[in-house]
Amino acid sequence: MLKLYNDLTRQKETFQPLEAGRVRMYVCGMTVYDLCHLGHARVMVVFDVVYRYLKACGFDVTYIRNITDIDDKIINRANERGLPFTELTAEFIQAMHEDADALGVLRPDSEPKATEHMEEILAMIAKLIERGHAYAVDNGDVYYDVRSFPDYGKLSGKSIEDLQSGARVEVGEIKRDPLDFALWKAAKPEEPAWDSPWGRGRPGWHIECSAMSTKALGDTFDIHGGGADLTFPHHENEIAQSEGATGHPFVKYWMHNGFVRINDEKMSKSLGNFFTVREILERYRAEEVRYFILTSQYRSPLNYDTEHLDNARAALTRFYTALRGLPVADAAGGETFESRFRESMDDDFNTPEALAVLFDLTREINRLKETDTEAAAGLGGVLRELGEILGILQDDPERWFKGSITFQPETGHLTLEGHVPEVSFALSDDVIDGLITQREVARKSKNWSEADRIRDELQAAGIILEDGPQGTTWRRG
RNA sequence: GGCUGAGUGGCAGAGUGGUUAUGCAGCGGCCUGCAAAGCCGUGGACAUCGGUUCGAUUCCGGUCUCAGCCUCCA
Repeated sequence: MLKLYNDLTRQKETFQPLEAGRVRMYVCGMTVYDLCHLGHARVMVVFDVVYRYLKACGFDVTYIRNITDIDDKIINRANERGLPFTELTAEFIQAMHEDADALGVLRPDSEPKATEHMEEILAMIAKLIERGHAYAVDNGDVYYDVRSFPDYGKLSGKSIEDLQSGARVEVGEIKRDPLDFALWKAAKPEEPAWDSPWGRGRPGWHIECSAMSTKALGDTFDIHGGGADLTFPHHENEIAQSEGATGHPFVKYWMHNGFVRINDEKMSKSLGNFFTVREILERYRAEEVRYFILTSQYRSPLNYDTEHLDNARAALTRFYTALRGLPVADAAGGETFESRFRESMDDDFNTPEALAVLFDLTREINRLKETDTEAAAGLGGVLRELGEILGILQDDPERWFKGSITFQPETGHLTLEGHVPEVSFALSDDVIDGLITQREVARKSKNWSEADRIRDELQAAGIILEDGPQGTTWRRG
């Protein structure tokens, strides 16, 4: 029985979807004006695991993750680069998909864009005005009247009074209350704009998510997710908008993932202390990044440190080592591991605990490997099956350890697919196999110094040899 | 200042009112020509002060520290 922590009630609750067997979930995605950083990667991976697990539990899941493709930052960035904003967003949408695909993140069922939902956005704003929750001002802006919504603050645990004491009052304020937020912004000359009953303009940030989620999933749906920084004001405002417009409860379960930190400080664009997914993928495999994200529970902070990525590499090496040389077989004989894994995931997606189960399973595989290959292979199947729910361990072990080298004529370089460059580039497979053969000859004649010399030479090039009963295997370390 | 959340062994990170997390690192052993990998064993922890309790790292309260939100942010 799945339990999840609901940010709305601040409690762990037994998950009961609105409609039996069916789950509708919406996650706030990217604003596409720049490359994804690790923080974005975490949202994508965390909710990808939620999506995968809900499906593995047998639910029919509809997963929506929006794309914000019009806002101030996009306009500014497009101006800086002298591009139409649509060209800029197209570029970064593609980059986002490449990053997500690399990280093994399944595509959501739909990725709605703000610019393609103007009709729904305008309709919702009109509805809010009609129901007395919003007002237009002379300059063409439309604002949400926070005072008109008594539940305002229920998600973030703030009261309007608390917020007001800390609110900044802008110069030349035209809002009725400093907390009121824009639903529609009148366009300045030269800015992208859409026609509306209040004049040409563009939507505020919050309204798009209310409009798109409601359109795709209905007035009320099961799960709404996003990064913890969206709790206030973004998600608070979404509730005010959607419930104000429809008169129905908006979302049953709210889930927010914790931040990625660097030196115990939030990683963010504004602080400038971020690493893009691409930068990290130059040094680490995508699966290592994904594993690293799963080593902490999704609500906890995740501290970025190359030591932790190295740790992820060691852990995955352990799993793949167990799988290496095992016949591929269907899952068999791992019922206790499967149920323990499920229990962990049922407990608010406790991936660290689920990974611990995978380690115990791995130990069992290693124990059985030499004595009962068939049983070990069945457990190997279990390991892959459970790994798939987390989006890991789906690679061929040989490929994982050796990578596959290809020569790129245009650059004149060797690239090692799925693996890290640096030392691993030094030798090709043929050369390595040749040296291993030479070493075998030396070993047969008990010429240990020569054998060790070859092993050291390979080690210096990043190749680790392992002598086993079936002969010598190697891997790129 | 207000509102959230957190403080666990060398590092990371779960969990529990009394009993082994797990991974990496360390130590001892097995295996190995030696290694590596693997297996077996092992040391080391629950910020602090009170309270509840037969017993608290786990529940309650105070203190300290940290992070986040209150302004765009995943």
